[in-house]
Amino acid sequence: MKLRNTLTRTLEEFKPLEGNTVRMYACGPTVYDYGHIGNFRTFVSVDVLRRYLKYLGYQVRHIMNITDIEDKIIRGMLASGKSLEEFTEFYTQEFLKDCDALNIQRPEVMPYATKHLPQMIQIMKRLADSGHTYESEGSLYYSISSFPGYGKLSGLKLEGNIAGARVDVDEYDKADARDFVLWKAAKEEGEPRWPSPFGEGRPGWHLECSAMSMEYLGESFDIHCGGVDLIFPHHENEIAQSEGATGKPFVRFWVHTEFLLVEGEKMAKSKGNYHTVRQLIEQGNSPMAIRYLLLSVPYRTQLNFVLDGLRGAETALEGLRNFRRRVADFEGAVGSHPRVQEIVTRAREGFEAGMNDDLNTSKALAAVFEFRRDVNTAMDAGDFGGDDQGVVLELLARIDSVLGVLGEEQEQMLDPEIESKIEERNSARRNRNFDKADQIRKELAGRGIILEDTPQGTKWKRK
RNA sequence: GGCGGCGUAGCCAAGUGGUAAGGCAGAGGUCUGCAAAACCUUUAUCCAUCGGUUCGAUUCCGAUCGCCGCCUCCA
Repeated sequence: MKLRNTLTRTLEEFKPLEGNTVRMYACGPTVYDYGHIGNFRTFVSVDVLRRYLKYLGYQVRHIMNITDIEDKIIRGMLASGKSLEEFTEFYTQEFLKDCDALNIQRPEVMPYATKHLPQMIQIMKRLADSGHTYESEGSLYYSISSFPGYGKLSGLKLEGNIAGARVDVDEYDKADARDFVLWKAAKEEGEPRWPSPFGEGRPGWHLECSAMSMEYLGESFDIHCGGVDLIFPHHENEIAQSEGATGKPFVRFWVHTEFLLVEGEKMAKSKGNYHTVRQLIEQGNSPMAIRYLLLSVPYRTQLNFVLDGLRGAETALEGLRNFRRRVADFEGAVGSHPRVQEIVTRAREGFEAGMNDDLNTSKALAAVFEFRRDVNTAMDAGDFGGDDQGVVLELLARIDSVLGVLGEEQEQMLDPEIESKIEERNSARRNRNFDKADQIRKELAGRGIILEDTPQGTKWKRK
């Protein structure tokens, strides 16, 4: 598989550093509010990467942190009157509910920042010992001029024109406008605080991710994911901290998900185009359609989220589920047809070629839809046998182990009342009493039961 | 001001130096008592605009217009 690497700005063949295990880290949520679809575009894309690595046969050790201490959290906590833990735990659980709804697999470890103070202090000590830090008014800062590689990820140069634009940088007591805080001194009453060799305070945001990623993945690991907006300064600072402390390369592949637009515009609460996952679900959209839409565009390009597209996604998914059902319901002679074997091979290769190309999900999905069309055509032509059924279903399941959009096959529930209605209708049909038959069908439709007359008899499903 | 990305049919979009994947929507057809499902056909002489390079450009280069992002918290 090839992945585009933000660090090198090129497409590179991916192989794990050690053995068969991929060690990856993704920046998780800051838990002070419900997540919006922009957040979840990133989380879904990370999930697709994770699932595809597993599809390829790798073991995946995936860490996603929960940032549960940060300025916005403190503000929210104080406003809510809850304790820090009560406040953050609420939004953490809500976040996990949204993840479940979108069929996002749980990472192997989801560490909380506030549970990793010792690891953060350890990094600060190492940085202080090696001359990367300075103190000012009780806070500890990282001096970016002490790290020659600073800017290698974002491409921003130290002598950029940022400093001039910020005249009042002095109020931060930084030696350089882009120096960043490792440890913030506690100032106001009621602020959460922890003891440290640098005084009472709390960790800076960037430090959390360096500490937790290295705690669970080692000082050098394979992949680090996040949204493009985290490239600078967050990820740039993580590199400076981690490599400054260890002297080793921190991350091999940086994988960044592009932004999501809504109706062609940046999503913003003030624009009224701000959508949380739960809102969209409450408005009647299925979580799977949301997931499908979010992953249908390659993660490296901006995605224009359009509400009409959500309905289209719903229809597209229903089509794929109908296809699965049709194949699953096949009853015919055993045997396999070369034509189907070719179709299956071509579909698998097409899907993998798309995914191997930096997770080009658009290309991969095109292969899936061609798969559906070709199998349907073969079935219509009678070129399909009982042995083909399993092969087709197996590939479909394997593909969906990556996409995660089809869901479980709904068992045809036996409902005596519906069965008797169907029998009543079929009896009417045999007597060519179509008015009555249509009336029964209409009645069931009103209750959300869709009837389909097939050569194998009448089938029904819930809308 | 500095840096970067994008502009492909009604909508979402892939893609390539040799003549445009896929999905949704639309149209016609096969099947059906009618539907549904499924399948087939069809919908961009053209890829923002204008120049240039080339035998040939949507694809490379330049300019223009428009949109988006980073440079400050942010997926």
